[in-house]
Amino acid sequence: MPLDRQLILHHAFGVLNEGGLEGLTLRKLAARLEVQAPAIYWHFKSKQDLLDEMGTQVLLKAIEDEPKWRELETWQELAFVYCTSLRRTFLRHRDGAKMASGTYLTDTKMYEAMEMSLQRFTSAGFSLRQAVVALTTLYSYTVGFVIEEQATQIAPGMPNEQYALNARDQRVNKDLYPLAAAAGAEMFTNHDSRFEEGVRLIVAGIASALSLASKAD
Amino acid sequence: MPLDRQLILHHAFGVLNEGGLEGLTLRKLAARLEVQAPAIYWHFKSKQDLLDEMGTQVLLKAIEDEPKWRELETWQELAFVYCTSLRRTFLRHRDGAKMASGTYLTDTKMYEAMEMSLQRFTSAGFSLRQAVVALTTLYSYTVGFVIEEQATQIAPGMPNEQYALNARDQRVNKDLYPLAAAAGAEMFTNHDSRFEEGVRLIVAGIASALSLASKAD
DNA sequence: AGTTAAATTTAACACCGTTAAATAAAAAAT
DNA sequence: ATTTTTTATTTAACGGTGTTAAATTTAACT
Repeated sequence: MPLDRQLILHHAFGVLNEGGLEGLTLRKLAARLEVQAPAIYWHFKSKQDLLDEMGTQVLLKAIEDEPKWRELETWQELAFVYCTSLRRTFLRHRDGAKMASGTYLTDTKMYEAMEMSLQRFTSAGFSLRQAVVALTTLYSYTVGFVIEEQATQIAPGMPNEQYALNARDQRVNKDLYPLAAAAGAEMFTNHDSRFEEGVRLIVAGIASALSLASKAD
Repeated sequence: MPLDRQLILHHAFGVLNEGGLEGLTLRKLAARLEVQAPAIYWHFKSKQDLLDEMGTQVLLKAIEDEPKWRELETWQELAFVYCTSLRRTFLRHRDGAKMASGTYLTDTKMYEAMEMSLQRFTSAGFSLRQAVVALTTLYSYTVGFVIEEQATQIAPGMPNEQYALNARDQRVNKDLYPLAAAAGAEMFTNHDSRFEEGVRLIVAGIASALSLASKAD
């Protein structure tokens, strides 16, 4: 059974989920494939090439795993499904958001999805500029949120030592900074609902931009 | 002239700006300080400790470099200044956003700034929950936006090779994906105005949450 | 001046991404 | 069926990484 790109990628995600982005090394990956490290270089020209492919694959999953994608009626639904699906996909891998952020996209399927989203927004009355701003705002928010979210956990539901200490520090300072202390409790829990409220905030903002434009008519 | 934490941090930013986050190594840093690498370990218990301190310092700068901070009248102004100042500070260092994202905060001054921001929002009529969601949404958006922004450039104004190639690909596909191709041109330029439009979008969304609450009375 | 503590160096460890060259395995061509 | 060629992998090595332990210098205090 020979090695191929897909098999390497599959096990690369395995290594990632075990040791995080920092623990993802070509030697560990090779060991898992029962092969020597340089063998990987026949299929990927560098580690960065591998990481780009992994990032692209994650972003693609976010689209493909959403069967409703094409049947969504409103741009609001599209925006919400886009963000939650993206986040869910990030969370399926350790450091998923950090890995996918700023990766060079290697698959043209992404442009197809982008085209469709832009289509939906422009046909709803937004200019291309507005559509771009709206989508990049949603995307940037999601990436930033999940990066922060995944930095506070080393495995799903398994709290990081340092952040646990952080929470304790806040308890100490609750006389000086009562609101910040209370906010700390909020910020390290309820990720799901907090994220979705943020999305709704942005969606509402986008909507107001649209109604503003219609008023100008 | 002995070594101390502040001096090390200063030169660490120098090394960072020269070679990016990937090029920031303890040996290069030590060489710049005319010292051997293990000497750093007397002042920082690990490289991560150094990185956390650097991240904290960047986030602090974003606050301290804004003299108007305390004189802002409305929460809208606060939100806008918060985001733009944060982004400006990120951009002053290579990979500034990536470095600051998910770092463990080591300075309690951050809580003071947070307390003040939360105070401003709650006294404007928001619940603590709403204030937390509003501020984390603004923060996550800014971090996500600048990470993406800095991934496309290796130095201010100096385009990355890979992303230049990416732009060329999009030109090729403009028959299939006309909107996405046109969006590509938009996305790799006008970062300043695009970012600020995103902020205004979110601010508008936050405002709508407030007016919604007042209607419920 | 002698002792203690602080700060730095030397030497080494285990690991990293990557390259070049030798080698094995598979496919194609004769 | 054998040779030739292409594909795929291994071995060996290079220069670099964060980090630790021990020896050593520098500074501070008694």
